[in-house]
Amino acid sequence: MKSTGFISGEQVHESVDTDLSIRIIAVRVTSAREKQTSSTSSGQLDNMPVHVLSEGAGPGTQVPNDLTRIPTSDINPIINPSNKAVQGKVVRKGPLVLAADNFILKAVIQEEESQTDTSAQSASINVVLMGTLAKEFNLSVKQGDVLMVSGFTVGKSPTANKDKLHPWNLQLSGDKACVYVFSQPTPPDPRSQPAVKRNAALSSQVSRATKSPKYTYVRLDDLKAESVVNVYGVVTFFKQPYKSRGTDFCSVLKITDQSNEEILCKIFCKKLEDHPKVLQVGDIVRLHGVKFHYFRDSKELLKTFGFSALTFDGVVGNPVEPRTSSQSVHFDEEDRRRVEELRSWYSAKSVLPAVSTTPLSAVTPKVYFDLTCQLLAKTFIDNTRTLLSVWDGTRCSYPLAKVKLDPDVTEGPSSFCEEKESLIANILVYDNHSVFARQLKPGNFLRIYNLHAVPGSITGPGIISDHREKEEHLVLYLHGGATYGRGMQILPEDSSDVRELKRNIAAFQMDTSMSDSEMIDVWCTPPESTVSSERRCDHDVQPKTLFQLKQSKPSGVHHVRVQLRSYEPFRLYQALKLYCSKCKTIREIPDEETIADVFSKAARSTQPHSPLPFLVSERRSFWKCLSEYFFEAHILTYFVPQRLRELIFLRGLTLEEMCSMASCYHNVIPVRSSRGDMALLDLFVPFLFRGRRRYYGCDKCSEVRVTDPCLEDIEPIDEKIIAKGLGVQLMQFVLLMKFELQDATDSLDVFLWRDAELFFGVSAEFAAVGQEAQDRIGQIMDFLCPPESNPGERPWLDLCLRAYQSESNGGRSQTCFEICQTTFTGRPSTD
DNA sequence: GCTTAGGGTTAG
Repeated sequence: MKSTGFISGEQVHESVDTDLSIRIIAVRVTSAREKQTSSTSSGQLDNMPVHVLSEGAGPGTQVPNDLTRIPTSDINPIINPSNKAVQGKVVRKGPLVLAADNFILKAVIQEEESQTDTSAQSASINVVLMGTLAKEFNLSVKQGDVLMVSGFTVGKSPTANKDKLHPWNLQLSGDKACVYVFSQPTPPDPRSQPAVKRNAALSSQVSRATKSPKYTYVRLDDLKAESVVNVYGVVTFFKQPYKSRGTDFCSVLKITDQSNEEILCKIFCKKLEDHPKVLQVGDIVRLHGVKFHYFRDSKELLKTFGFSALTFDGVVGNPVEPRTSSQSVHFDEEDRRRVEELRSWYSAKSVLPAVSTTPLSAVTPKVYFDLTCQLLAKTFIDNTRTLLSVWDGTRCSYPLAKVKLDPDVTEGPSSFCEEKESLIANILVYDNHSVFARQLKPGNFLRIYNLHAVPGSITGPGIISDHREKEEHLVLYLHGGATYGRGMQILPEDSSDVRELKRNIAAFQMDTSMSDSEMIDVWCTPPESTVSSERRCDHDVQPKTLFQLKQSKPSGVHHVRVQLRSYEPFRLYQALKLYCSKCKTIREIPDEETIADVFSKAARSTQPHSPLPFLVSERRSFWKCLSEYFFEAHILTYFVPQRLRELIFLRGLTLEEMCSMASCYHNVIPVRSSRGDMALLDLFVPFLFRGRRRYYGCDKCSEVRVTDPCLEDIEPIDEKIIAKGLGVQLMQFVLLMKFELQDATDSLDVFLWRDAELFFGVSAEFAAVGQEAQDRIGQIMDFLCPPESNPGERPWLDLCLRAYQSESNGGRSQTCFEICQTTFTGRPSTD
């Protein structure tokens, strides 16, 4: 059944969801069962190249007896590999690649600690699978699985120098090659659970692991030399990625976890975006594919083959959103739990709060500090120096060095109003940082690490020092190099630090006479071309930031330019409601099952009722709709027997039959017997069907009377006329949604309902029955709030908001906002 | 393909 209406949508959605999950499980179950059967019942393994052995069973079962297991350290090209097998855990599974008409898949397996000397480089070995085996492997094996391979040949590993793994690899192709998989995920932290409980934990892990790849993470005190692992940790020190003398960027982090081990991680990646996006000490990183080893007796983790990184804010209570440039990230509830555990562990442990940047107001001479700020202007001085003019909305208690900027070599304004000028700090950035500064644009939000506040003055070409008393002023330096994590970073627009910074700046703006335009021009106004809605009102009010709006005890109308951060309900059919304009009540549309139930009960009641004089009772064959189904209908016909002028009162039909009739006859009114009289059904269900449209009455405001509504002279007959004739207070269809808006300064929940039709350009009534209208709303919401998008990159909206007072549950009055007189204008994406 | 760096202040 295709989803045809918001009303029936819930049911449809659920059945789709259910079907989907059953299908996924069914495929898994079937394939697992088939494989188990084939590997156990015949006594001999069939010719399937990848065998999944019973899940949770220990390694060593169901593998042919004639295979001899050998340690990876024994692998070399001289051994005779026939009847030999190698066992290990899959620590990396590469993609299935089609090369020269043949499928290839590379994986790395690692021997488990009990079976080998893990300090050897040879503990992890590359496995190269070809042909059907590669395809089978891709489908049946996931990272973390333990497997045994046989029928391999030994080749030279071309990547041994790079990945520091086993110098030889195992090549699997042809009839003899075989992979036995022991699907055996490891619990997240085995030591936290008593051994006897492991089986139970394992079985739940197995059931979850069937849905998505599962990674295992090693605690930092449990690392084995030369092992390639995945780890979680809290960052205790970091250097921003910087250009190494080699070919890559290098970033250095020190991480810790509940074991209190502190380990240095070195990450070399050519692309900046592949580095962990650490913003401050206390951030949490998840590193995949790092190799543990010792360097001069110190423990180190080194980026290796299969490396990837996620970074999380470390503040307890903040949203757990991974920072990454990767398009496909495996991130599940267990990851969320790990992040939250590390956050609370670290916050309980550390004396200082995780946030460590210093506002300008707290800067004193000679200190080194980190600063979160906004770049206002950038001045090129010479090959080694760039001057950055920044602010953070606070005033330094020591006088800052002032300069006059040469407009010819300055990007951004070269002068500012006096109020603003008094907050601006000028920073000299040197060498590598001066090179980095080339990419900065005025307006960028920056975090600058290890700034140095030094008494003095600023001189140089393009700069005119603005004062004589050198020693009394502070100059901020970002010295060259990367020691102490020195460097800077552009902060993402939607980060909590940037929001806070913007609030500080906005608060300063409100306290002074600074014009809105000067401020907003820098950091609030997105390009005109990205604005996707238009105000249709004629209010003459200046746009405000959300922060200003919330501060100002608002009433009346306000204009804002905002982005959509989230919305409710996510399932759009739930946005459709019924509204009574008389008693102002909004109620839910009952679901299809509930309506059908009311009709079935009414249909089963067979009590007769006295005939109503204005109705012609007929026994008709409604063959068109119910295929030769004879039943009594009570028909009120005006003038000539013309279908459109008939009201058909039907008793004893199920909802399905009623819909079928309504598809052929206009104005179908369901009725029942009530104490010997004909009456309408409960007003909870539709009182009128007109084609696919259903109409509801307000049970509080209706005074129902089944009499002749006297519609002879009325043209055309519509639902309003019929409702009036029956004494029914007609309810309107309305769309009711809650939008969470955001701008540079804050976020705000607002409602969209009375003007929702204007906003979406569709009628709610049409949306109740028309797929087209629903699709349009869905497309608009997807356009404004794409499911996978970064909130900062979403389209902007010019909105007119009306503030009003509403009583909360506790009886207290609260300010609410409603979007009004605004139309969506952006073009929904059609691809 | 291999190296890079391997935390621990510029000296403007």
